Amino acid sequence: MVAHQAATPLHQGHDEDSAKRRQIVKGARAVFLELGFDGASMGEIARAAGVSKGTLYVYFADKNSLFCETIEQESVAQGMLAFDFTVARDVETTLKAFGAAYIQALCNPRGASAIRTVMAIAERMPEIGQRYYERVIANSLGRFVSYLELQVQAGTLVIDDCNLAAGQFTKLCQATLFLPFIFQMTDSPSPERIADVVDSATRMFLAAYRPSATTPVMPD
Amino acid sequence: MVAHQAATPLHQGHDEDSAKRRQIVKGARAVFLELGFDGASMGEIARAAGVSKGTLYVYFADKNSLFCETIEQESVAQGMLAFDFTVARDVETTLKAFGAAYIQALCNPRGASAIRTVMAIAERMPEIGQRYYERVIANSLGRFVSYLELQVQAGTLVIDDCNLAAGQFTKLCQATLFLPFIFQMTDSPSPERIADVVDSATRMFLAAYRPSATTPVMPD
Amino acid sequence: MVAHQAATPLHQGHDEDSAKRRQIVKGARAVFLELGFDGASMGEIARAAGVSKGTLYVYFADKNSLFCETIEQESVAQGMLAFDFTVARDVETTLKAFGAAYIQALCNPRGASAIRTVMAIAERMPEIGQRYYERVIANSLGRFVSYLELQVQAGTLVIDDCNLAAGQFTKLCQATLFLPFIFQMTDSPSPERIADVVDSATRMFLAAYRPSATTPVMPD
Amino acid sequence: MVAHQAATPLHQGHDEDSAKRRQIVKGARAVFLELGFDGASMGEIARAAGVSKGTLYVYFADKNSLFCETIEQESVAQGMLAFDFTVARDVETTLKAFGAAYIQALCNPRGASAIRTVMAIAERMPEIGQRYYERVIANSLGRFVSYLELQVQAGTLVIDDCNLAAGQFTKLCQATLFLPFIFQMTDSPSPERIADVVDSATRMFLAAYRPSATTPVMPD
DNA sequence: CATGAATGAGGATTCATTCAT
DNA sequence: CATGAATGAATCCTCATTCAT
Repeated sequence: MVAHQAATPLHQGHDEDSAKRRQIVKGARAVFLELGFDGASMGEIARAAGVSKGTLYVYFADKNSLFCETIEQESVAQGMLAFDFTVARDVETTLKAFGAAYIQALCNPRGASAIRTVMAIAERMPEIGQRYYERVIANSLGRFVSYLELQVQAGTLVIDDCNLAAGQFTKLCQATLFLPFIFQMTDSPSPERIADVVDSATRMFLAAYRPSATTPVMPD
Repeated sequence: MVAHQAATPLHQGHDEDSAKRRQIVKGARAVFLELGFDGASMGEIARAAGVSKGTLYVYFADKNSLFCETIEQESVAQGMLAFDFTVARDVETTLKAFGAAYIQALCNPRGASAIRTVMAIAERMPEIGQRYYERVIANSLGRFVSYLELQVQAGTLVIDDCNLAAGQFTKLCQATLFLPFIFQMTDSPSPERIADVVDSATRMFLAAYRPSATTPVMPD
Repeated sequence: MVAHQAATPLHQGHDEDSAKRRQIVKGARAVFLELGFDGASMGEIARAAGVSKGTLYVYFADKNSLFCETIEQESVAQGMLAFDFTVARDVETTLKAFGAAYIQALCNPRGASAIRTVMAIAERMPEIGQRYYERVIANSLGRFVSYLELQVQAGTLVIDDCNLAAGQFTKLCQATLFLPFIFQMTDSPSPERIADVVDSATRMFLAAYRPSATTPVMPD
Repeated sequence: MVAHQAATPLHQGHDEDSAKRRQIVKGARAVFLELGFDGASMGEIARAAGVSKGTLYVYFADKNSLFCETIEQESVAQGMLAFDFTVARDVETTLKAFGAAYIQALCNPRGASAIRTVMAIAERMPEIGQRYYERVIANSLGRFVSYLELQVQAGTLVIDDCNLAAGQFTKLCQATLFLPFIFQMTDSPSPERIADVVDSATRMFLAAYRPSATTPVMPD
């Protein structure tokens, strides 16, 4: 669409990745995550970013575009915060560390804001929901899935459907923690509480997927 | 039109549960769940309900009140609270039935809309989030907790923390189903897919909490 | 216009002076005087009068009519509160008593409300302003004028223009009292303060209009 | 249109005294004084001012603020505060000139509208009434009081309470003029009528407060 | 490019008035 | 006659967007 304005290499400035642009997105992120898409006003964003309202429209076509880009970058930033599965440790320790890191990322104000904001807009703007899922959730989950597959190959775990197993573990870690938090019943859970829940999740997970005398997950 | 609904007491007004009030809530539900709290306008709601804008304010103090009532009625209507644990069956069957019902309520467009909408507004209006959590989530989960406690007393299950166990089971049932759905990656999961995931969840749950030769949840 | 609906003497009820009508006007007075014409709502008036909103329109064509009638009756009521000049006393005492009564009627919340309310609407509804002036102000002033004329005839006072003199005395009595009060700078002035100001006014008035060695009002 | 007003500093914005701001106040004055605070709508004001509704809110926080500023500028503009007491003349001439100027400012349509409008709103919004009294009435009266005090020091007048005396004089000048006018009984009084009333007021005032053989204000 | 003043459509809410019961 | 539910026009105010400088 906007492609190939070709002959003007000079002053392309706002096309991709100028400092101003990053500055705007940074301000927008703060405001969008705090107030949601509808609650955020372009004026507030301009103030937060330290630019004029007009400048917003130099870099972004409209509020929607700015929101999309903001969420994208937030996604990337969150995706970055990925757990390092490569460090060799026993499975139980790895699961516990991953689970705790995962919950800590999920149940803090910033993570919650992003999820809330995207989830809210997903009905009206499905592509945004999809992009966020792919970049953040599928991404971080995917790396966990790979880890599980590696363990299966190594014979450390016995798993039929690693995607399902990965989902089960992360969900187990959320038990009693995520919903009360996201619905504003409590502040972020304490590290101790997280450790307890993750321990229990790990036990259940290993009870189900660790090769033992009898594999109770495949009954009969 | 609405004349002579026979047994209706005269002039019960807009106090609690008139036909008009239900009509308004019905219209509001459609609009709120489609567009979210901010996206929905009172004008749109009035049109959807087939009443004038002014009438909205005869029955509800403001947009907030209408939203709260709508969301609560939606939850009740959805049967999230309605699963019948009292019918005597073996634990495994009950868990599977409950899990399937739970996921079906959660992962259909109506359920997703309600959750999305409330979650979205919870940041700016925590009371709404809290109220929803208490009345809908805690309530439905509470009945499951009671069921588990009964089983523990009966010796059918061995559970240390029934709240945690209840959260674990419902979360397990969501694995691979809820997030892709809520972020608009897929349509509602098929009954077969739900059954598979719930089966796996039930197996893990029972492996952890069913009294057996060795109780694997209490390791070492 | 509405005259001669002739043949229906029965149930004419609201035509002139039923109890309901008085009840409505009473409620309306309270609300109009407290909130002004625009600030008063028909709903509030209905509540204050203890009738339904619909009933208001049985007795009065619209808000304007109700307001007019309310002000009329208030005028009458205030006009009633007329000072009794007939009791024979010396002029000085009479002036002081009248002055004090006048200021007390003017500088209390009810009097101020009426004046404010009528004054405010006089621009948009001049007839109301005129009617109020005639019934309340001219009325009470007129009786004072007559008193002065009597004194002139009796030789007690020497006044060229009794209308002017009457206005001068009542205005003198207001000095430093009325404006701060009507602009909400102070509560009603104390009887002592009123007495002081009225005393001074009386002195100035008599100095100007009492026959003495030289009549200073007619100089040169 | 408004371009190049030459010496205007760039970007002075809407902070204090821009042309747009004056334009808005001008339109607001017309509408407020004609219709009163409640009767005036922001839409009407925008139209009268030749700007958009939104622009109103760029320069003023809300209807209240716009009203306050309008009323204050109106008072100032009207020259109520502007009478020059410093020009040396004899007391009698000064009083007559001041009295006439005062009544002319008070009893013309603009002055009446301002007073009516503020008085009307003073009941519901006392701060507005108070602010108007302080800035306009007390201010203009205060300069008269100072003048009187100067005369007392000079021995030209003998006055115990100069505040009271100032109020008395201005009130005397209003006799038979202000009330009929403000209640829409008559148009603005003619200069001749004003002169007559002010002459009489001046005579009464000087009879009471000019040092003479006998000071008639301190009777018997 | 950057600005911020200006816009006008749209939102929530109120209220005088009507009308079926 | 009395009611009060229903109406819809009108109000104040917000905000995404544009444009002259």
